[in-house]
Amino acid sequence: MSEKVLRKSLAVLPMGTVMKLTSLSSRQIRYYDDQGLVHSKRTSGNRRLYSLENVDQILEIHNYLVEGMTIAQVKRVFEKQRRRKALHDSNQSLSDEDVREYLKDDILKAGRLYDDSDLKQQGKYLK
DNA sequence: TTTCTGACA
DNA sequence: TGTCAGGA
Repeated sequence: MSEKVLRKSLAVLPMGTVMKLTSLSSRQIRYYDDQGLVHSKRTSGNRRLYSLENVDQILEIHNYLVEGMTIAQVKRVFEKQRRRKALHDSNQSLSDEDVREYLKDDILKAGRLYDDSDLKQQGKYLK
């Protein structure tokens, strides 16, 4: 693992910092955390600590939710990403099922981009 | 002061 | 999701 990835994985950001970085409420961040969508660490005093990688994930989760996905669906998307990465890391060949999953992801992504512009037209985007 | 959990609206 | 309580 490169040093760069290592730094991004370092959990050193407290709740207040993540709130500013994501412009989300602590309530929302804790909710994603409780749902197991992000894996924060804890200090000896039970305070949550997040990494820059976590911040990216949180923003991604929120985008999915804004686009109308449910928590369960976001979980599935993350699961696929995890499997995809594990597959890449182990450098295995692709099974037919893997190929189908890839295609499914691409279709989902295409649909997401379409919905994106749709939402923008409706003025639903705050940023 | 900041963050935590649980609970209610 | 916002917000309040009560504690660390």
